[in-house]
Amino acid sequence: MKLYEKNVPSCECEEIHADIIEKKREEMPDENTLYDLSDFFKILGDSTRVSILFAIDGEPMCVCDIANLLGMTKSAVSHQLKILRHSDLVTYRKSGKNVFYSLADDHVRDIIEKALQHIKE
Amino acid sequence: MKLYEKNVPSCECEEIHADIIEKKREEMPDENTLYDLSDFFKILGDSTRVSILFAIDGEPMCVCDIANLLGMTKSAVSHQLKILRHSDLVTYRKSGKNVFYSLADDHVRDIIEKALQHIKE
DNA sequence: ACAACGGTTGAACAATTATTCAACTATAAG
DNA sequence: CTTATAGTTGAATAATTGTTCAACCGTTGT
Repeated sequence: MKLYEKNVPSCECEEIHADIIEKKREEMPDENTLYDLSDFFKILGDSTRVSILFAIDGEPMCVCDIANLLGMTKSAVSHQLKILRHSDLVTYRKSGKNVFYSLADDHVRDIIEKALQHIKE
Repeated sequence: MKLYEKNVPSCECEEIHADIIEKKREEMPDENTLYDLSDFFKILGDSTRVSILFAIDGEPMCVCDIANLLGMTKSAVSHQLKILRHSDLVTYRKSGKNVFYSLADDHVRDIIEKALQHIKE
């Protein structure tokens, strides 16, 4: 998908405010930033993944315990952990047969906290 | 989908750390909060919607102008605006044949700002 | 009243994606 | 070495969802 390019796709109506459009076009973040941003939110846009992040907040947890806590199979949890790993939202530490996951970052906690505030209104 | 219920779905392995699971279960936000939270992020997890939010930041824009700016049909934009309206992220003002949309909230701007910081690293 | 344009809407289609299932790897214990 | 358990993975399935298309509504101007 191509975003806000000049002289392309276009809606069927006339440009009513060409000056505003031009001004906005200059102010918009570049295309890649918008994709990165929405991709980041997409990761948090799944209740399983958000639940996992809350679960491993504070004390690390192994896959099996997370699965038990959330009432899911370890396979399903592992798939989601893989996504969280690849977006650098979690880290892990191997210990014997177990793999303990923890939050990678305090930023994420902050963002989720702000979103929680926003929701409770 | 049911989240972290007791004695339900379950992974196939034994509870290795029953005490930790129990402690975490008490600390977890309630189920509905988790759904609300991930639903909120789901809204922001689409590049079209994020682009629209940036577009109408500062100065309100009508549907047609947004469509032109983003290189999309007004139908596609209108569909996304409907979603943003129902999540109370935007408000609108009718003016003749035009409908001008603007950000409903400063919270959203903050959250997006924080996420932008997180990404640029 | 009628035509024109901005905007909305519902159905259809295509693409994305979360979970299940089965097979597999790796570590630990007997 | 063999067995059992924790975790990962790929393919398949089902569900969700963004865009297109066509029809429609509401306001404006003639």
